[in-house]
Amino acid sequence: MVRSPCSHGSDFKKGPWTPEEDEKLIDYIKRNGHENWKALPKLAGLNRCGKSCRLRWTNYLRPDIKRGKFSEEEERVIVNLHSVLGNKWSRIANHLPGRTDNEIKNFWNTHIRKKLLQMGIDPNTHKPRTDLDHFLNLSQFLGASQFGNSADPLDNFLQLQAEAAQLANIHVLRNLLQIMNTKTLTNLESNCLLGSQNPNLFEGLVNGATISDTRDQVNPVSQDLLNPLATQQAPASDFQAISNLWARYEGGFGPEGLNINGNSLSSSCGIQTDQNPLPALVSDSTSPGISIVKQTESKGNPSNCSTGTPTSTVFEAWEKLIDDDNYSSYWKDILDLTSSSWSHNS
DNA sequence: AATGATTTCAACCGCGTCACG
DNA sequence: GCGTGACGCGGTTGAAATCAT
Repeated sequence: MVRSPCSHGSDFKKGPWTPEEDEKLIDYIKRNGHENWKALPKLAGLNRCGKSCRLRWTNYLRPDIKRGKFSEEEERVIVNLHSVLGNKWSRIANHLPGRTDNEIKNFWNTHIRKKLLQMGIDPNTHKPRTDLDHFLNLSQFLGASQFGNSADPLDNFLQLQAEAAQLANIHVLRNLLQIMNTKTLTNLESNCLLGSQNPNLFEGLVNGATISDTRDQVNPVSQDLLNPLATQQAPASDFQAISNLWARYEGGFGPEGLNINGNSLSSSCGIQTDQNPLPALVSDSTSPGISIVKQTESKGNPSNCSTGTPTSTVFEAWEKLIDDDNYSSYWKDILDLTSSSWSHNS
């Protein structure tokens, strides 16, 4: 393929733009628009290639660009769209007015990615991490926070072991819930896009038949999701679908809670059924979910995240789950559900 | 205050896609 | 159907800013 002169050694200037160059570009585009990027630099009196001009305009000079920090709402949208679309930055940017794909990509790589990694979630797959580094981090955290309270080294060791086991359990449970969260979202969004009239959004989750990952195992539904034009459905925007989905999702599981094999998980776990029992990926004061930050902070003192919103319920429920004498049965329920879901889709 | 390490983000590079002749 | 050129996208780079010592 023939490359544009921009990519191959040329006399065009590279590097940061000067205010004078910006002014020339803005002035030209205001007067003439930008129908032909290749011809534009010469006409505007710039010693830049068209590609460089286009980039500068779309990523920096465009008047409708929103500057400044990303809001929590924007962050939430990015995380959820990324879980569905992957690294399709331009498509994600379409749903965030004033934000460029480049800006979102940078924000993802510098902030969200790290946040998810710290949480134990693989930012590429939105699944729990299984790499050694993550477990080393976890053990370091445990060692730093709990070890060395007793004069007896054996006590310390046993204490550490017990607490490590308990925290690891919480961690695994959280990740399991996260998988269900992500996969259910994906599936539900598919339903939204396809105009499903399924009255029970969680039916698929319960019977294990619809849990799928759009990027691991692309089924016909997710193909439609990724390429709405391929379907006969009226085009629906990703954002609209996500928003609808989120709204329904945030609304909770309904009075019956989440049923597993006929047993209500939410009631057996002590989770109030009018609240969303799954944690949100990002902090959101209006959401009944729990933020990453809040989860981290609440490790030591769960009550810290109680601010009049129902957010504390999630962690309290987890604690009850772990503390309960019968919690092994809950684990069985959860693991049964999860394993059946995986096997159904593998 | 100086210096090195780390983080951020604007800009670049290379590839894929599409339109057009 | 093929070649060409332009545009757009995603990955990467590196200078500047910020932080830690």
